[in-house]
Amino acid sequence: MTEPRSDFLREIAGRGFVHQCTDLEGLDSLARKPPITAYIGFDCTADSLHVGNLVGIMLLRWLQRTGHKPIVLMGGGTTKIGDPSGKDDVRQLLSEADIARNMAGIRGVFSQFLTFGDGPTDALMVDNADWLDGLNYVAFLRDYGRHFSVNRMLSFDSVKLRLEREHPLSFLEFNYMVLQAYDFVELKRRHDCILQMGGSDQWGNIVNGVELGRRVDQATLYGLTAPLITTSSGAKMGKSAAGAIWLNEDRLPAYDYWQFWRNTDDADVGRFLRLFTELPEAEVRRLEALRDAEINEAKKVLANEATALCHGRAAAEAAAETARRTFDEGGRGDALPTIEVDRSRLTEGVPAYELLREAGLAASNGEARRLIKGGGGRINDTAIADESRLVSVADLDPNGVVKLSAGKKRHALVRAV
RNA sequence: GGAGGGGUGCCCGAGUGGUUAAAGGGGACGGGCUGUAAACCCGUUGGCUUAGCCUACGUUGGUUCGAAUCCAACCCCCUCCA
Repeated sequence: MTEPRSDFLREIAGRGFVHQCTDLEGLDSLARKPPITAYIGFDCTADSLHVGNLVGIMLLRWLQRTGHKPIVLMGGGTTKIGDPSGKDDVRQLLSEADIARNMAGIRGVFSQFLTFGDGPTDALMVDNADWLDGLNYVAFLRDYGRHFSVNRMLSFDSVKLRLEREHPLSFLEFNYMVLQAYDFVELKRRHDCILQMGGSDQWGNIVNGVELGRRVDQATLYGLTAPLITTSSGAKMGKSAAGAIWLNEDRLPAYDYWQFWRNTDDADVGRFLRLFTELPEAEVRRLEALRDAEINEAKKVLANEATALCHGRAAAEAAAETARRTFDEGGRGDALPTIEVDRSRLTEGVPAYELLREAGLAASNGEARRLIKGGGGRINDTAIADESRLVSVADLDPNGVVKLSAGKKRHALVRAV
């Protein structure tokens, strides 16, 4: 199709959020008028979301910003089943308590990105356990199960890949797409929600929902997926030194979140600015055109904007300032991860490898020792020469702080108390 | 229930009695080069109180001076059959 005419689609299409859509023109004309309601489902498999979920969150944010109503669907019910999409192994079953805890952890980030309330374009949060938990098996099979063709289900990637690779797929998981399809129908009935969005791995699940809606309610529903975001080097995005890039501050400090974006590949800067910030196109163009060392400025803008969206402007500025002092001046900044250690231990002297481990810079003492042996361990920016080097009060600065580093990028402060 | 195949370190995957903490690859981490990038080169990659000890090849026992490798039982997965 040509240029979308609705604000919503024009914006997200221009920014690279659109991969597939069941009916782009139809959706476009709907989105030109009164608020439409759309949803994205989120699994409760961890107590925080991560950057992999950010595309969906930004989609909901743009939806709201362009005058429509977002619904955040918490998968309290479907998480009990486990989505086989994109996974080779049976997911471990989570207990209800785990799911409840995870859901509580996930809730918070949405208020950072969306405005909730009762107004026509205020965001809504619902939990599919509300309608899935009470389903009657036989009644459900008769009313909805008959609309699903197993022949067809076997052809969906989530199932097909498992079978082809001879990985196990239980009947439990096989049902996931049925329940997700039903979610869509339920949300249409309850909230007149007519659009489901998601990652490209959700295409099959989404299409099932659209079709189920048509079959049981003669409803016209729409589906839209975003591309799978990979880095230009091909890796699925979201992994880094410390592991997954979590959105919750207690899982990943804002400083590390900022660093993640700061370390974006050159080739990804423009794409990420469009997806993960709200900077206007002209500004993105200017930034992505920077070359060589100058593109670092663009990466700082990306880090600032992305961090501000997730953790607030103040946290973003603090992270930027700490990064400036740490990297540009070779000093230290307050936002570095900090651990506290009893002054008495330092009086006796604590092995450097032990402190590196305690500070989270190494997973075990052995790893810390290897780090030192390899020349990557530093105390106050001086390489540790001796593997059994002790850290003592003599290493403390006037404020009672010593800086530890693992390589050039990972730093932590140890404060004597 | 029957027949066959399979379960190895973060992942993939070699290894069929000792020199195997386990080839090779990927990933990750560190060093070099740089721009806190990519690519490339080098190193490391089970734990610990680290010239030593401990734990490890689905689980539990057994054979053996010695087992990831042989035997038995069990658990789990895949394929085909009933």
